[in-house]
Amino acid sequence: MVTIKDVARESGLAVGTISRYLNGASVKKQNRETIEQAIERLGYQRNTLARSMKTGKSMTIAVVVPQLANMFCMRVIESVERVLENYDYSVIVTDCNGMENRQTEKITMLKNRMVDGFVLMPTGSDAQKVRDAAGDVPVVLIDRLMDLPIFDSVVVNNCEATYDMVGRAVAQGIRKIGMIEGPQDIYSARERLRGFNMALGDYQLENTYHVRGAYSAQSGYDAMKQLLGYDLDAVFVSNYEQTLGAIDAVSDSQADVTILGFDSIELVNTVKQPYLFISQPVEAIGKRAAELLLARIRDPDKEFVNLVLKI
Amino acid sequence: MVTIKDVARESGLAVGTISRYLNGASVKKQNRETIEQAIERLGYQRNTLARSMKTGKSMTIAVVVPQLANMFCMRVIESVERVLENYDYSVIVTDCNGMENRQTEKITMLKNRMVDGFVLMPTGSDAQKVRDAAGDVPVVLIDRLMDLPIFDSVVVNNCEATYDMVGRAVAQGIRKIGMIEGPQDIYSARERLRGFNMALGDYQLENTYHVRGAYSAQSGYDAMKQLLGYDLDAVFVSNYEQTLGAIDAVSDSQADVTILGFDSIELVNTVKQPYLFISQPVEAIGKRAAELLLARIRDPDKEFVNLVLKI
DNA sequence: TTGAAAGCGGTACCAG
DNA sequence: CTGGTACCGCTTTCAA
Repeated sequence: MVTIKDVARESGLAVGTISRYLNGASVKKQNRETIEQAIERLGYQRNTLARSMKTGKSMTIAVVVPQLANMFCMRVIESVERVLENYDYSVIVTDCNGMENRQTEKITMLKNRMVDGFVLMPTGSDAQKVRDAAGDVPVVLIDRLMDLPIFDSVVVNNCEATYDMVGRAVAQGIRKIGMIEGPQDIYSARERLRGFNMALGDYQLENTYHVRGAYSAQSGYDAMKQLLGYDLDAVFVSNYEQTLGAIDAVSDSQADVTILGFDSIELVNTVKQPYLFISQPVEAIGKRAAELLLARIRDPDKEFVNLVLKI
Repeated sequence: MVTIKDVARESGLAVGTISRYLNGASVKKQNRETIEQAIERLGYQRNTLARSMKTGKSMTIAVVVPQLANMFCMRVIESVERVLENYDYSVIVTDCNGMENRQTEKITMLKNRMVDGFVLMPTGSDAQKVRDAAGDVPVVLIDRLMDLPIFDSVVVNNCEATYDMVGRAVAQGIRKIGMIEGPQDIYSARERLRGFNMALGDYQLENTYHVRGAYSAQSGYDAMKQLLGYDLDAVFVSNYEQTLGAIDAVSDSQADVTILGFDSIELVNTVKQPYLFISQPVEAIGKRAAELLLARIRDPDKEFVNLVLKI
C-alpha cells in the first residue's frame, strides 16, 4: 500500500504538505506539480479509514431496512442516494431481516465505523434503543414512526390516504368492504387500519370483516382466502406483499372482489380483478429523508422535523 | 467517545491488557472481571475503524450491483449475507446505477475503506479495470462473466437452460418462436441468445424474429409489441424485467402467445397467457459466491474457481 | 507556505 | 500474564 509518506519521500516534501495539498489548502504552484507527479507515478490513493479516524467523519451514510428484497425500500434508497451523492456522501445499505436486535447490532456496528448518519426504516418501535445504538449520530426515520418523537422522519399520510381510498370505493357503489390488516406493531399498519375504521364509521359501512396478517404474500393469500368466505364487494389490503397474495387468492377462487391496496403492483394491468391502489411517492420520500439528514448533520441541535407526505 | 485508554485508566490496567482481553487472549480472571466492569460502567465500544487500520482488515464485505431495485440481485445478496454473517463479516451493499465508471469509483472507494472482499454483479466487462480498482482485494463475480478469467465466479448455465426451455416448448408443439434479446454487452444476454440460436438450429425452427432490447420492462413491452406483428406461437424473453413488459404487451393486445422467460414473476399464476419460465437458484448463487470469497480471502493465491450452476 | 511532531483509537511486540 | 511502547495512515497544530 502506497501511503502519504511515500508521496512525501518521492516528492521531497513533508507529509503535512502533501496532506494539505490533498485537502485543497494552498500549496506553492511548483510543489503542487511535484506532488501531482509523485501521486501519479506512485498511484497513490488516500486511505479513507485513516482519514476518518482523524477527522471523525467518514462521509458515509448508512441505510438500514428490514429487508433488501423489497421494492419499496430499494426504490426509496435509490432516491436517497441520488441526493446524497451530490454532497459527496457514499451510501451503504444493510438489512436487519426484520429483527429488532439485529437492527440494534447493525446500527452499533455502523456507528463504530463512524458513519455520519442513518436513514432508518425501523423494525420495532423502541426509539430509545435506536438512539442508544446510534449514539450521537443523526437518524432519520422513513415510512414508520417509533414510540418517541426523537428523530426526524418522513412518512406518508397513511390514515387519510386509506380513508380517501375507501371513499372512492364507496363512490363506486361498493359498500361491503373487508380488510386485511397488517401487524399492529408496525406504524403504517396501524395508521391504515385507523383510516379504514374511520371510513367505516363515516360512511356507515356494515358487513365488514377484518383478518390480521403479516406483511407477506403468503399471509395476504391466507387472509384473502378467509375473507372470500364472506359476502364482500371489496377488500382493503394493508401493503404490497399482502396484495400480491390476496390477488393470487382471488384469482384462484375465481371470485369477484375489488381489491384496494397500497402501491401499484407489477403487471397491474394484466390483473383480472379490479384493483384500486394508492401510489406512494417513493422518490419524494427518499429525497426528503436525505435532505433532513443533511440538515441535521449540519445542525445537530435543530428541532425535529416530521414530514407527512400527502399521497 | 470512550476509548480503550479510559477503560485502562478505570480498571487500573494497561491498554495492552485491555486490548488482549477484547481479542479473547487470556487474562487473569480477576483482571478480566475488573475490565468487564469498567467496560460496563463506561459503556465502552471498540472503535472498528482504529482496529481496521492496525489490522488491515475490516471484516466487511461489499456487494456491488447495477441497481438496488432488482429482486434478483437482492435475493442473491440476502443469501450472501446469511453465509457471511456466520463468519462475522458484515455485508454492505452499493449500486452503480448500471454505469461502469461509477462501478469503478465505488470499488475504489470501498477498497480505500479496507473492505476485505467484493461480490460483484458486474456492469461492463472490463475485468482489468475492476482488478485495478480493487487492488489486491478479492472479487467474486456473480451472474455475469467479464472479458478476462481473473476472478472467481458463479453463474448459471444460461445457454443450456435456454436451449432446454426451447426444447420443452417444441415438445408442446410450439415451433414459431420469436426472441427478445437482451443487451449484448451483458454476459447473460449473450449466453441466452446463444442457447436460443442453438435450439433454433437443432430443432430446425423457422419463422423466427428477433428484437433486441434493454433489460427493462419498457423495452420488453416495446419489443413484444413489435413481435406481435408477426405470426408467432411463442416468444422467448431474455430477463425478468423484459418479461414484465412483454406480458403487459401481450395482455394489451389480447394476443395468444406463449411467453418463455427467465425467473418466475410475481403473480405468475394470475397471468392469463401461458408462461413457461426458468427459475434461477438465487439462494445457491449467493451461497456459493460467499463461500468462494471466504476461500479466496483465506488463500489469495489459489486457482480461480468458475462455478456454473445447472438450472 | 512549509516541516516537524503530536495525536486519532487501536494492536502487537518485547521485556519482565 | 502484564506494562510499556512503537506504529497503522492521516490530519492538524505550532514554529519557522
